[in-house]
Amino acid sequence: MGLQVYNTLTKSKEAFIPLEPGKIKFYVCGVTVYDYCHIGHARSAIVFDVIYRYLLHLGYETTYVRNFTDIDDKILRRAREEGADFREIARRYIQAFYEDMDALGVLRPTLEPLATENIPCMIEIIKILVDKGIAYQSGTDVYFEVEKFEGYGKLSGRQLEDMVAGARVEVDVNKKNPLDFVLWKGSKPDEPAWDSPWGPGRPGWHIECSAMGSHFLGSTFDIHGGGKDLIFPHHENEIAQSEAAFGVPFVRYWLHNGFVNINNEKMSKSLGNFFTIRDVLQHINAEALRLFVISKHYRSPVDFSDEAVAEAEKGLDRLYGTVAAVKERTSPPGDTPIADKALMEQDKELFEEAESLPRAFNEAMDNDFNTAQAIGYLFNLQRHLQRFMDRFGQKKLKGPAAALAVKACDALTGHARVLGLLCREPDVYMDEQRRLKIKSTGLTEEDVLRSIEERHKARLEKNFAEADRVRRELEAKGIQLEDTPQGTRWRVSI
RNA sequence: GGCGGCAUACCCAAGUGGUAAGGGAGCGGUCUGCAAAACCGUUAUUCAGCGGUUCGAAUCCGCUUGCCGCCUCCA
Repeated sequence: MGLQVYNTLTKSKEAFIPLEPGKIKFYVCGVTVYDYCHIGHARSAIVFDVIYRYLLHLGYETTYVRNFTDIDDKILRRAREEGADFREIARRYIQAFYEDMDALGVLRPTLEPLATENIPCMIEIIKILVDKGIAYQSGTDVYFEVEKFEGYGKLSGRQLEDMVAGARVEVDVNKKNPLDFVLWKGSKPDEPAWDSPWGPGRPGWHIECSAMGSHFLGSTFDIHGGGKDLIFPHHENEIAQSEAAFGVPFVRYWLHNGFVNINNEKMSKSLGNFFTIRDVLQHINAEALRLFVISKHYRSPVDFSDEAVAEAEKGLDRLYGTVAAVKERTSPPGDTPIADKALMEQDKELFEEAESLPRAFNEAMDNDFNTAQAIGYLFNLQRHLQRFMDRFGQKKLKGPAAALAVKACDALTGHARVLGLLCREPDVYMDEQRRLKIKSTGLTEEDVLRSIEERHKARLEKNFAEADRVRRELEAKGIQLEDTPQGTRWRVSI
């Protein structure tokens, strides 16, 4: 069947066929760097990160561009408030953005251009539009005249007349039509400015993506992504500018992710109901957040709460637990490969489950990136694998049994990683979890280890009453002990 | 006012015409000195409601109800 994607432009699922076989040109709208990113930005970043990873997994040579809007009214306002240079504000929040993205395990795109470094391309496009008579200068600004572009409204599915009739369009004396949008904005004396044929100024917001997209990916490219809220007016305007200027289709497939909600309402700056990524990661594991985000289809809204993420986290613990069990109880595979037949004789069902995962996984992902279904398959394999391991009690696995467990585990982690999950060693993950959560118990790692040692001594003396007292004492504080052949482990259970 | 989306078990969530994936929680069991984890079993004759199309519908069509989003900066 091949990859099918839902295209906002056609409002239907379509077979994905890249312009150039084997290669994909992929653009996602980045952030305006004037503040810390919130969970909504995290969702968008994670969703497109998974899409990027999957395209790479399919073997496409993918050029992924994500811009930074580093000149904009909000940045200037922030700079004014702080008495800082706008470049300083941008630099600070770009830095913060990278910290957040790295924490979330989001891969770096191929290119991350800055708006301020690509102003000549923007001026070029505006010039073309002015020369064609599609853009006009009014005062110190240059506007795009929406009525000169026939297809205006095709992405967002609205008619010009309907929008003009809408009550919320601001009237501006400089504009011929209230929906005309600014391409070039003349600067006030104290504002940063770039020279242009229309006088000193700065670019409008929409023009930067048109310019950087076409500059780095070509005048037509394959995929353009962003949040649903960018459909109108941002992406609608991008299409208008680019297609009016270049006379070719701008983007073949438009992908838009749904919002993050809080109590069933959109998370947004204006509503004030947002959480920043860095705040949330103080008490939530980044990988659990990722699993939470991608356990729902990317186009649907998702309701964020600590409880909901905690549920995802339990599942993630289980996946890592099985990976840990396989690592501990199998030796690295020997040089002599073991025949499939011998593996199958160990556990036909597990063997088949591991063998069929690649196909099932790809089928799910090919269906407009159905991560929820793909994750379902991962859990199925985990359960079969753990069941197989449990058959051996606490013993180490040898020969074909070990080989089968390793095979299944490799299939599990290999596919999880396409989703950006199970990317770390299980003990690193579990250690991270302990460190993250112990803060809420009021104890330190040393406290816990001391108690465990105490209990260990009691157990050696068969003083189980004392051992259980220590266990209950720790449990009351949220520390759960687990006795294993390798010793006593602990984790924070609240 | 215009445009669009959603409604599946206690909660989250796949499913897009062939007889309800998966996760969390609960209950029962196995294992364990006791636990925990894990595993096994169990929890929707039914998919907001009402009609229709069909041999067959959660899936298609119509209507009704409820919730949400966009039309303004916004992932």
